[in-house]
Amino acid sequence: MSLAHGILGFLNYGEMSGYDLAKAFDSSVKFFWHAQNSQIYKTLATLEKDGFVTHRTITQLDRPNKKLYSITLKGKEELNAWLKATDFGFEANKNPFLMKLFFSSGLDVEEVITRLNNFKSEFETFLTVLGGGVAGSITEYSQNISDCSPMYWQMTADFGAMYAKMCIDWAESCINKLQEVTK
Amino acid sequence: MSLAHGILGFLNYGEMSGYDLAKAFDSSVKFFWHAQNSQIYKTLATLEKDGFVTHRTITQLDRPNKKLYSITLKGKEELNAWLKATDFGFEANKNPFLMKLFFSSGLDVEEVITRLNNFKSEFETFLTVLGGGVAGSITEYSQNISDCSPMYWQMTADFGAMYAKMCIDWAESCINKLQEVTK
DNA sequence: AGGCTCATGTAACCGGTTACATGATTAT
DNA sequence: ATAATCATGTAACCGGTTACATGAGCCT
Repeated sequence: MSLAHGILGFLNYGEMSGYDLAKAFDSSVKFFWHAQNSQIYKTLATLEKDGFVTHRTITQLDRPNKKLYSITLKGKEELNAWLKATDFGFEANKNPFLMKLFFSSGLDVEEVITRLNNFKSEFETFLTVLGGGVAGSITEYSQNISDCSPMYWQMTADFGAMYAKMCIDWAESCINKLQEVTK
Repeated sequence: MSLAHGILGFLNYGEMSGYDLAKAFDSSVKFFWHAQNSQIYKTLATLEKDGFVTHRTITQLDRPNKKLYSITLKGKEELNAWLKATDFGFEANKNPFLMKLFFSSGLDVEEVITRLNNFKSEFETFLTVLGGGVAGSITEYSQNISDCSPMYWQMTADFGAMYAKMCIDWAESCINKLQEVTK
């Protein structure tokens, strides 16, 4: 249960609907924790069943009704236990791109170079997105926050930027090596 | 099906048992694609059912009997199709450490610093493992290989090293920021 | 007219994890 | 003695993905 903790983390800032949560995930943690809306609704249901959240229904005239979820005391305890628990940074990394590269000897070198170029430009795009959308979200949400949350948000964004730059550098060095092979 | 493709990739080098595959995963791709032996055996069964691999049983006197799996023509086609298919580098990243950091405003700053230090030293350990075990595996396996596979293996190892260094740098910069806050 | 935003979900599936189970041989 | 190596799996579970389903209001 890890999306569950993310949801508790967001609800700890205040009431939110499933739709709000989907947007929040999308505009902030998406790049290190993507969540489908279907999964969010499902997880909210189990969180409620387990007593970590409750909801009240808001009837709206011009829009569909919505359910605003809030975190319970039990939920806050769970969130805190999770935050305090030690865990490992280097766990369970699955990188399909590296997996494929590892076995790429059967491909033409040109094909691998193309793949690496695509990889590189993906991260270049990501860097511009991060500089725009995510940075914007952080300043936007920061206005309603009195604690040091924005600092931690910024750290995760910094991680994203450093990771992207590292990937770009790595892809370039790989491309250079492969171009020497073809000579 | 992604472990399946990794298994096909390994079997493309030659016959292997489930046990061999588990060792191969462990000594090479583990850091970007961890695989449990239970999952390997299960996946081998479905791969065989689908006609991508076959096996022959080797009866051994001093050791348990074993099943040596080999890739079929259909399996090679599948492997090749997978290798040629375009995919995305920045997909489906789940980073529990960043997730927790994102919501860490409820923790004492000292606790977060400790967490970051743990994170950092994990990657320092990883760097030494990579310099030892993985580098050793690459040179070891390279002897039986005539194509350019070892170059690609090295590229994935390089990625691991660059990633680890990036993580260490990032963690240090975070720790510095947090130490200024406590002053 | 067409697409986006708001808003909620269900159903089937699947890849992967955790825990369990067995047992001989070999090296320290 | 004890632990590691070799060797194979099963069963239950669970988190997450894909695809599907609905529908009003608003903006261009």
